[in-house]
Amino acid sequence: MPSKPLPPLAVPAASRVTIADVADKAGVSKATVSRFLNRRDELLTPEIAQRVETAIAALGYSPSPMAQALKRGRSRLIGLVVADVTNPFSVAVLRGAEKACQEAGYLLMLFNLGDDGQRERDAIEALASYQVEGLILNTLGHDEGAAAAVARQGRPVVLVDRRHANMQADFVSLDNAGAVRLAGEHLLQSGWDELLFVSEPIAGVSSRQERAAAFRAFLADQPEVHGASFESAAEDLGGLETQLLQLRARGRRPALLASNAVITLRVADAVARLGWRFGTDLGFVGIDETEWAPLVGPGLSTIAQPTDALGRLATACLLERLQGRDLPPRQILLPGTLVVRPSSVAARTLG
Amino acid sequence: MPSKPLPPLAVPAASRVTIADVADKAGVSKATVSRFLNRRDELLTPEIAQRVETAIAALGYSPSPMAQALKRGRSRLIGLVVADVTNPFSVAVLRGAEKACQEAGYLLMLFNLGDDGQRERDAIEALASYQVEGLILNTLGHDEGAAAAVARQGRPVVLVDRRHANMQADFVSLDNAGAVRLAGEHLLQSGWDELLFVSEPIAGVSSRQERAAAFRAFLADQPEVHGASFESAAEDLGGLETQLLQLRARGRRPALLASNAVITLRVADAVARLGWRFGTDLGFVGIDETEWAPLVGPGLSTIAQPTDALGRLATACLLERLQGRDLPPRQILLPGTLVVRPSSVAARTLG
DNA sequence: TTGTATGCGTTATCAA
DNA sequence: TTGATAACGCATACAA
Repeated sequence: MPSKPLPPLAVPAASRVTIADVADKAGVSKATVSRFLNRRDELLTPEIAQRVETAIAALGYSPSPMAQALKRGRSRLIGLVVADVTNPFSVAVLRGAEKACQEAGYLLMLFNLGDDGQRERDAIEALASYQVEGLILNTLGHDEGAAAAVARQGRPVVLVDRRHANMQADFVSLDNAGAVRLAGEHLLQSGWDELLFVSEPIAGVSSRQERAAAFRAFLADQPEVHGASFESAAEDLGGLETQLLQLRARGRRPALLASNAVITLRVADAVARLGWRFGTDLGFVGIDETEWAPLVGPGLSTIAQPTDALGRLATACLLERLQGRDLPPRQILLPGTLVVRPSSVAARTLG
Repeated sequence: MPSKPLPPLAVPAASRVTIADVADKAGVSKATVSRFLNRRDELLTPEIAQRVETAIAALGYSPSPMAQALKRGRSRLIGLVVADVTNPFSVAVLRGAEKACQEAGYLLMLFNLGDDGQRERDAIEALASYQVEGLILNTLGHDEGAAAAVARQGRPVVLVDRRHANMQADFVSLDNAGAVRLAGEHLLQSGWDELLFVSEPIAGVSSRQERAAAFRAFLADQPEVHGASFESAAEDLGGLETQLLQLRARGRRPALLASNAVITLRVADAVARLGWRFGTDLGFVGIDETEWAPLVGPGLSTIAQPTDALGRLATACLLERLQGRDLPPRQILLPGTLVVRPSSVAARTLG
């Protein structure tokens, strides 16, 4: 047991040191202190500046962002609305965004929808009430009120990964078309000749739509290749198994393209239940790189998203707008990177 | 192309509707509106209350939390400092905490250390400057200034998963001793007889210390069982392989207990490189349940942490303190759940 | 170049 | 029971 007494659980809230305290200590007015803080370049007698500076240091003063926000309407806060924090992609983006915010002296306010798309509007309004200067949205955009809520706030917004209908905003995302093409071409080059694209139920989610459309376009360019698409619902695991059996019945060298990590998990589960092996019985590439991809079966090939860059760019976009730049809405599409592992390459070897 | 004009990217900040507007519209004073909002139970003429209520509804008024915070020092904000948002455990806790906060009408302010333990103090101070009412810390506690910073703020703190020396606070965590015992007993009962406990470098992290100590205690209770511990550093993957080879040389039925998901990943990688199979060449249980545990090798046995409950309880503790309750620091230890998969049970079958 | 006074949106203290 | 009015901590127009 340590013998020295520990501090109490909550001391009487060591009343904040304010700008007035600094002014007193320096023997100047509050206005002078404020000027020293905000417009240091301007008009300031060196001697006074010195006095203020030492007073600030002595008192350990730092201005209250809340009071500043109240006064000038800017809060150094950025709101982040995430459809589901459990989603590794969302977390990766969050991480990138958070880093960029910190570097720029902003703090992130988080609102997690917990996959309840109807609360989007609540989220935006809650965040807005704290005067967030801008919003990063990684959500479905299914809440009717959301777009209106954003517009009402009149604050810049960046959409990540998912577009919203009716919302005029910057958009940062993986180049979905390119990613699907990259995966498809790699599978064909590796000797697989019958493709199945599996997605979560599209349900109006733009990234899912884009990936599915990209797959169709890819097939259209390769008339000699057979291909099909399937939307796998979480409740219907049997459906996926049926699709896999049909796929293998159709082609000698069937391969699967998973549209994201959730589907990859589901497919890996089905493949295990069927007793198949990736890379021999079934070729595989999945969008989304994960730490476990190398460890499932013989190792799963993936398309890695530049998640960190996505988060950073989303923040950068927002900060640019906050600087006052009035540009037309931008789209930033970043390429995915193919990570080749045995799940996609064994076929040729065996062929 | 949609033909209807979209709203501009940023409208001139539809100046907030304030309590004064409501007062005007209702033909009462601001004070009355404020009273209606805050002490509805008290003294209020029904007719006036009605007028205020309709005015609020008509204007869509909601009070500014910033102004409220400035005035009463309470912000409805809770600060969450996380050592590393990439860590699934942290995210799971975050999720639980975020849910509980929302239910209680609080918003979460996030600060991610990005595994830079030295920034803990910055984090606490940044959060405190926004008047967060309390702090949830899932950090190393290696930053000397941190405890002092917290004490200075005089706000309640809850520690999750990792204790801090010198910090008087509630503590919410997995029952590490119980979890390790549960895993160890399960391995022995399944017929494995030579155990290796693998942890990340202890480095003063309390949860790692506790798990390692629990393993030693477990061994002490079972004199007939051989066992060893190993701290696996990220830079030294070869070291882990060496340990595995030695383990298998020592015992006929060797099993490994991984202290968390990071180690599980590392072990799975090493096992793959060695060409071993979980459940036959090596028994395995890892602390931390993950979505991919069923898919690695034959399926990995785990001890699932009640992450959601941890997050919720951490928040609940904080909220209780905020209610003004002045209790001695509490410890809440939640049991882990054994999830049995083939990695730990095949031995007996084969025996 | 510095100080005074006002207001940001609330709540709280006092009178009325 | 309600209404002025003064803070909360800060930034700024204006006066000095």
